[in-house]
Amino acid sequence: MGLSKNARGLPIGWVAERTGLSVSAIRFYEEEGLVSPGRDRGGRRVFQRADVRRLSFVLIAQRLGFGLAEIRAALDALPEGRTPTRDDWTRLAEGFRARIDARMAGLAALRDKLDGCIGCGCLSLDRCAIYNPEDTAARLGEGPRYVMGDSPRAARDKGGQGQPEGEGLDE
Amino acid sequence: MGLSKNARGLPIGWVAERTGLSVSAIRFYEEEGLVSPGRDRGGRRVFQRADVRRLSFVLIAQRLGFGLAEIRAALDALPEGRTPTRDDWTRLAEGFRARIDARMAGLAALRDKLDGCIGCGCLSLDRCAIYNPEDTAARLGEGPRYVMGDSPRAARDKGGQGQPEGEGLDE
DNA sequence: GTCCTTCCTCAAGTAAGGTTTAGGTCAAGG
DNA sequence: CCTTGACCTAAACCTTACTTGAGGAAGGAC
Repeated sequence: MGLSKNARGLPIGWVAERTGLSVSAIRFYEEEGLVSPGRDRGGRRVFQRADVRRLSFVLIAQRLGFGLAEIRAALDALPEGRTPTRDDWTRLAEGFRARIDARMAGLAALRDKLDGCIGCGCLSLDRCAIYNPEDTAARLGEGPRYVMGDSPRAARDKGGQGQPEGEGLDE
Repeated sequence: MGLSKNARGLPIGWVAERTGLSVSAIRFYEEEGLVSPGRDRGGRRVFQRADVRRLSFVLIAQRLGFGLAEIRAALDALPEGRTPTRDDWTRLAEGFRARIDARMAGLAALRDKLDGCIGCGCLSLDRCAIYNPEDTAARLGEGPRYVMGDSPRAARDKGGQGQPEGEGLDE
């Protein structure tokens, strides 16, 4: 059976069990350029141990909250043609460490603001520190804002009479 | 023009400028049950100030990393038929505070493990603390795992000869 | 009466990250 | 020889959170 590690290479099913990835996910990752297994004469994918390590890295990085594009970029930084060394992985890990710190700082800032808001109950678009669009740093996702650099605040300032007057719960 | 707050209700365009949401997003949120504006005789949506506050809450909760389904659930907890009070919002905010704390704890755990891994370079599926599937608590997203409770470790244990022997970089 | 703006609905498109399905190939075992 | 199990491709489908486009109607301004 093709299930075992043979001669020079691992079949996709083995890699799938090994990594916990589904076979379809591994094929998808190949399409996305995250791994590049060889092929045998029958056209079947042949993986090396280095590929398994790349896939492990993908799983880990995903758990850290990174998208496939970012992960691919990180993997592309690995020297081509040679098996990545411990130092290569360590460099990647340090990069991720920095990103995690940034994420945590953003969350901490958000939490502190939320603490300020608890008991205030304002939820005012003018006054709420959480909503305040200035601190881009704390942004977690993209959200439904106008994408084309067309700030609603800017847009509002040109339209005349509508100028709203504060929106707290306290009114 | 329909741009201003009139008699008893705000038009969608005003709400859009006010909240920074796009008109299409607001209509989408209505479909999703996040707001339920009334209609005038012409069939146009008529929003109240309470709707604007609901939408503000949606924006804030999204920044905190919650999905629309979770946000709808939170909003559904608001008493029907009456304008939400400061206490209502405060309860919601406290719930979010707890979720943020959980997220931060997860990230902190992950960061500590990553620190342990920097310099080790193993990226071993057997040994890497980051990859270790036991600590479900730190999970950030869903990932490409087998969904049907079909653990790869469990599956591996039944298949005979393939039993892999450790996958570190150090081999 | 006609124009412009804002509004309406419904359908389809987008991006990410995969899964599912349909149809086909290859090597080993009985 | 024929079946079985693992593998292959291509394309369709899924979810979330929206946007975009087509085609149309209401209502104030001139």
